[in-house]
Amino acid sequence: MGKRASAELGTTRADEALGGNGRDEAIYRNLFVAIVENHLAPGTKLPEDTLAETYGVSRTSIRKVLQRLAHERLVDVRLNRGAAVAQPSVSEARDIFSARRVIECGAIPLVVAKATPPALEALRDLVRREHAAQDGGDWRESIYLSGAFHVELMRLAGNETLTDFLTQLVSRSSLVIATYGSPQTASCRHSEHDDVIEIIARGDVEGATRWMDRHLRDVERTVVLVEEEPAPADLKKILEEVAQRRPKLR
Amino acid sequence: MGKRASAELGTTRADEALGGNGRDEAIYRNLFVAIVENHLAPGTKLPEDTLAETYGVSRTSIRKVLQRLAHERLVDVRLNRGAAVAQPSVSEARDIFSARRVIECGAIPLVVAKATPPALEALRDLVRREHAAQDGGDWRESIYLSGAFHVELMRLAGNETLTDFLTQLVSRSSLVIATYGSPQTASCRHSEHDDVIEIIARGDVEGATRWMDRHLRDVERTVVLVEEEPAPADLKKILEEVAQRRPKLR
DNA sequence: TGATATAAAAGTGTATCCAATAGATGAAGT
DNA sequence: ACTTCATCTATTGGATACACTTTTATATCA
Repeated sequence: MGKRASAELGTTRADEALGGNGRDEAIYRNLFVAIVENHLAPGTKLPEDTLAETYGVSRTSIRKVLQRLAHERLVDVRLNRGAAVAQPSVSEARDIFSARRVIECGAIPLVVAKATPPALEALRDLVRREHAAQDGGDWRESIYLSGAFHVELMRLAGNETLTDFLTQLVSRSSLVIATYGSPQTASCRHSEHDDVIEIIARGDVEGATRWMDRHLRDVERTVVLVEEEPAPADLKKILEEVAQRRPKLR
Repeated sequence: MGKRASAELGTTRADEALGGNGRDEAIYRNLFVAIVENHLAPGTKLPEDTLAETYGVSRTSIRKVLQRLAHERLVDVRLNRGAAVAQPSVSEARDIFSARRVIECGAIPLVVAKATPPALEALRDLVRREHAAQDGGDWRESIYLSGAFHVELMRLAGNETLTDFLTQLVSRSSLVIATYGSPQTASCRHSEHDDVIEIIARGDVEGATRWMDRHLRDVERTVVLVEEEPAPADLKKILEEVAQRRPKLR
């Protein structure tokens, strides 16, 4: 596992407001990383007993963690059916990227206004690590750092609330990529992160905004958002219609 | 209580993903409204036992609801100290309004693109109800509907994720207003909601964006965001410093 | 009287227990 | 062989019990 002390994707301000103790936090973090790095595929069931045994705690604690992940939309919890790694629908996926465009582009003026040379240097370092992971073929680390870059860039705006929102959107993006895209396509393309740092460094708000919009559309394009499959209820209806047109087989 | 079936502030998509049953949902909703409408002042303690008795359920259910409210930043939960209605700090308050400007202005193009005549008519109706509440002196209902207007406007964009984010921001805004502003100032001013509907109706993206930015700055200005009081630790230090300058009294 | 230490009370954190539900398995009937 | 119904099992939802922490109240001493 690579060091990532300076870019903890998913550690939001809510951690404090939520009053979680250290143990819950560790469990949460472990699950969070497992989901975001796609060790757990979308749809994977997360039975409370199993997790409780795994972490050596009671189901009570597990349920709290699952509730939190559910609220962040990383897991789906259905009544009396337990939790599973979320499978974003196509429209949800579109919403996520659309929301990212609104928020990340909209925050660019704030980022440019508050960016300092040392902060930008930290970002360059992050991109270096991203490239290293890419070159080393560690696509999990690569995708993680790619997301962390966006979050850290947003953090420059100095707005905790927006940073928290984006953290959620970025982690959900990982789920979208896991569901609808092949991992390598997603991580290869955008080694363009260097560019935006320099655009920001020279204070070009317009340019940075355009860059971000284009970049996010590119990322979205790397996943295949095919139309949603028809609801299973329709299946029966369709078969009945077909049966009516061809009353007897042959 | 006025009818508000067509504008349920705070009913987000997460309600389903969270797998809440009807009873929890009712408890959540009751607390949510109590906080947002300022029946419960910021800082009010929310003991689990009391709530459990109030709603006739066990602490287990109450805890789940409080966790959810904590995640939405409407209550603060501190380890071993229980939950209390959140008291947004000044910097938090600024973040909230800044985030609203980014999101609400950024979504205007989407809103304008998707706004249909019947949808706009529903918004006009909402504004009528807002005015009625204002004229009737029901400032709670008025402030509620004012928030609902922003959420319903956003809903036109057809992006569940953005709508959920804004729902949270709007309800937190109510807390900010409760903490730093006087209720009547906040509700009086913006009867301007009519204007933006017409701007949107004629497809003026630029104008609507400018309107929204100005409007949100106006709202923010109705609350007095004085600088945060120094941490209590500093108090001691300050007194010591003073004592050193004036070794003896008189 | 005021401060500090101690003890009681109140309230939260976690584990465990029981009830309720969904999904699976199997039997019976068509 | 396929459907339908009933039962059985695995898993979740909710309540209770107990341990631990914080806060309040009381008592002791300077």
